[in-house]
Amino acid sequence: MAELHEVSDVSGSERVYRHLRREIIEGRYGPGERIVESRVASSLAMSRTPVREAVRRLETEGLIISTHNRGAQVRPLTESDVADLYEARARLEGFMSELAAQRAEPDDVAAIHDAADEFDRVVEEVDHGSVEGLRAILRANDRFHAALVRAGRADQVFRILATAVDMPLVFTAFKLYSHDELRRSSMFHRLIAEAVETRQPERAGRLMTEHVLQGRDAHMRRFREPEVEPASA
Amino acid sequence: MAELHEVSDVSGSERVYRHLRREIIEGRYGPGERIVESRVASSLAMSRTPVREAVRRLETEGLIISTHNRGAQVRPLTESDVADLYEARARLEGFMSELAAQRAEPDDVAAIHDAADEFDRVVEEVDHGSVEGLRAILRANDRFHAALVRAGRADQVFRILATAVDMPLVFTAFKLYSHDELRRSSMFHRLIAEAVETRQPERAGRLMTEHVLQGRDAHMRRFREPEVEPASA
DNA sequence: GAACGCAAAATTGGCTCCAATTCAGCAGGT
DNA sequence: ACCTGCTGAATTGGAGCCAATTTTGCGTTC
Repeated sequence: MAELHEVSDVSGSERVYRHLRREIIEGRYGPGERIVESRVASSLAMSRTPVREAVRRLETEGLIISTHNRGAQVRPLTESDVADLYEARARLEGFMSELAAQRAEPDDVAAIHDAADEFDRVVEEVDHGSVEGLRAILRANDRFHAALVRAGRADQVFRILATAVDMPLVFTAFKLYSHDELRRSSMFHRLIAEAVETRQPERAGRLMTEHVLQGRDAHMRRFREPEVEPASA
Repeated sequence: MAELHEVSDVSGSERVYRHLRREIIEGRYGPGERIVESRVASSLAMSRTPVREAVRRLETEGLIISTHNRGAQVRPLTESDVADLYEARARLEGFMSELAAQRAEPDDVAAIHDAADEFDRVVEEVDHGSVEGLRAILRANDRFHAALVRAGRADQVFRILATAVDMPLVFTAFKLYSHDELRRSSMFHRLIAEAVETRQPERAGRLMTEHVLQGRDAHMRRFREPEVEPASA
């Protein structure tokens, strides 16, 4: 019998992978910082084998760079690396949106609208200045993009896109977003959903491209001003 | 698209990785075929450890798919998977060409022209009906694209692109190209090089996009007409 | 005769040990 | 004082072993 949800995939290697990835993305491993297999292994009470698999995986995903006999370290990204990555993502995700507008079934359209609604709800209800709040927002955002991808029926392209999405986050070290930026994102989500529903691929693609580039600008802006002001809420 | 550097990295895991990838891309492992670690290990006279690392790596690159406790198999791709992948590649590589046209230094331009010349030479001189000939052509083609990428100064995007390039090859099972198609490719290379040299990003991008889509069409055409083999075991 | 269930074989996931390589600190020579 | 070379510690890459899970084949039952 096939499980519908892969929730039970708690293999050791998978656990280490998720742990390390989160640690890196949320900035607890700084860029360039070395990752010692034995330390990670003992900190999670496992042997080195699953750790090595996770490290290799992160390496081919690009989050980590490792040299022969010399270990692994968090890949340091330059500002222009990140900007380029965002633009690549914009093109890929624009393409995905075109596909979605061409191929979406009624169920898909409903799922996309649901996800857009959910994102909006989360943005309004959650404290986006806290780490847990930010996590919830990112989750809702992922859900929207996942719904779109599913509608586009292009899983292979999505796999590629995933690494383009994750990598810049290393650089961000889990920065926060302003309420305005989030509401703008929500608006774009709605417009994209609308374009998909009315089967206008070109517009869906253009909106998504613009949405991602807005994200890039916000991201780079935040990078230039190291200070964060969660004064509200 | 392989990495051209790292010549001295002959670690066992790397050897297995290259071996397996070639076996898959050249079709000696059929789509969906199971990959048994112990068999690969003994066939290369090594332990399972490096084999496992290679398998994991190929898995995250998307060439193979593996399920918990149930092993790995060559990822089966549908015709539409391949078409989508090509289109994604077209957008990404179009972007790369734009970057190249914006950022290329004189050395880069020279390298791109050299690679285009070399490709042309190989296409004319080599027997493109043989497996070795095809390998030589693919190598020259890689060289052109690598030169372009280097000029664009966007290594991270290139890393992503690589998986979009390799994956469809699994499906091809190492098909052959007609002389006409190859000469058309060569022409596009030259036009792209020209656009880069004269700093016309938009045209460079458009040409590259078209070039890749031509490749897609040739690829899909070949897929539909089951090919005649060049009489070799 | 087909479906079910059980047991043996095959295979994977993980652990531990070992050799090879790199890194760090210290001593000695200039 | 500074550079060089050496030795010991830390770390990685690989091998072999074992437990857990899946697969396969056969016999039993309805």
